Amino acid sequence: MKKYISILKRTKLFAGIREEEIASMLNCLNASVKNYSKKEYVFRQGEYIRDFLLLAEGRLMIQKEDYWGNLSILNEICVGEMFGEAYAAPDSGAILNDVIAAEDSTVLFLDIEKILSLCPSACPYHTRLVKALFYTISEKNRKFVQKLGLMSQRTTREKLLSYLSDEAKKQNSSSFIISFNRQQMADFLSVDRSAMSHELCKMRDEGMLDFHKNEFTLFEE
Amino acid sequence: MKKYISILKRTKLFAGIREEEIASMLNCLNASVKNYSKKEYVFRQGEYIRDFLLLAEGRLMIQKEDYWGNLSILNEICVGEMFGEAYAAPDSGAILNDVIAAEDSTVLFLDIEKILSLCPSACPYHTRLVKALFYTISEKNRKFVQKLGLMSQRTTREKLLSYLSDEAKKQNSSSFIISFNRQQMADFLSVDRSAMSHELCKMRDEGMLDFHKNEFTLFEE
DNA sequence: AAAAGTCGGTTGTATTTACAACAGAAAAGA
DNA sequence: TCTTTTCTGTTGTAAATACAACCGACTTTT
Repeated sequence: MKKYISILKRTKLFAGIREEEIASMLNCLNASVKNYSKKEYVFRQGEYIRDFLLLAEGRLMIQKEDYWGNLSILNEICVGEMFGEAYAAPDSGAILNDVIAAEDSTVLFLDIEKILSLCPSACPYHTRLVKALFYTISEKNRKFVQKLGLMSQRTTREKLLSYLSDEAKKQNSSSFIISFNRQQMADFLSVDRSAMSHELCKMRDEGMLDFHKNEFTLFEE
Repeated sequence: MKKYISILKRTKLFAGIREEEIASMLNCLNASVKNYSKKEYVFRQGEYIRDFLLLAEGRLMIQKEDYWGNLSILNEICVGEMFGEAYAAPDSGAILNDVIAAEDSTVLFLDIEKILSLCPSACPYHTRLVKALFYTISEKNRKFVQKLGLMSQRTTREKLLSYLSDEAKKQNSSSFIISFNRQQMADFLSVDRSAMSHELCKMRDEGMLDFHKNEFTLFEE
């Protein structure tokens, strides 16, 4: 467990908390570790979450597959990010999506019940943790709104432009690398891969952007 | 202000708190009231939120209009629901959407700073309030995930089926009334109104559902 | 090194959607 | 009541998208 503390120190949840404190908090939250290999499921749609998770290594996808096999990627979870904190509330029901490892991953499980209710005095950092949790879930909330803005774009081109300019902004450069391959990117934007590929090339021909493999560059108009 | 306390008592945020306590909390949170007439803006995209709001009367729409005049409705806020709680976090940036009154509305503004930081001892219910706020934002989070699931449907028909069956589930009946008109419904689902109208009629002709004005009935297959 | 599998681009066709325009019904306003 | 506006369904056409299928480049596996 100790090897993960240096990673945890850099997460938003445990930011500014000393290593010894983190160790005692992990204990208090019943932390356990589990490894997943690529393509393995962490949660499945319809399951009830008892723990929330914090990603120590690798990458996860929040995704959904419908009756007809259409895949949609809702979100990706990168190192240091969490999932399942929205299920701390009572009566929060089953989860609506699958959580699957996009790469070999190491996941910390923390007891979701304890984080809000236990030891308000025993853990001096507990209040701080709750606040950090609140901020994290707020941030995720705002990101969902942003993704909803993306998804409400009508055309493939508009979705691409929204997505790519969001990525450029996030990585603070007009040249950036994305972690999706084309199929995943299409699933993330909820469009057809070939149509998206077509549109990307058209935009390149029009001089709006350039790309090689997963590296994209956006040009000013 | 007093006339709204009976409404507040029924909100999730103040559930189970005595009226006198609510009054003192409102005071502590710098509550103020404002009225909006139909179509009036409450917030505009790009503004920074200093207060979060709680709707006492009427109905609000969270929406977005792009360069080309395309309107998208992200969410509706009904009586007793809140908006802006995700902006309690520092560095949460400007809001991404417009908030507009769909009907004549009465809005309570509460100080967003104080809710997390002030008077942990002075207000005995403060902890409870923070917890309720956390649950609310969690619930909203889960609703966003649901809406993202809706928006990731590829066809108008799939979106309609998702939306209508969600509504049926929410209202706990295969017959239900929606608050959107056709144009708003189309904006909510991010589809073309006439195409949606066309698809609705086709589904009715196929015997999947029936509707008169805003009342819909879904049939078993 | 050979074989198998993945990935990204391309093409053609059938289907779906967007857009504009219109008309009757209903609702709102004078 | 009469007028005006809003709402909903309908139609036709142009445009965009989905789907399937194929190929060459590249990776991974054996």
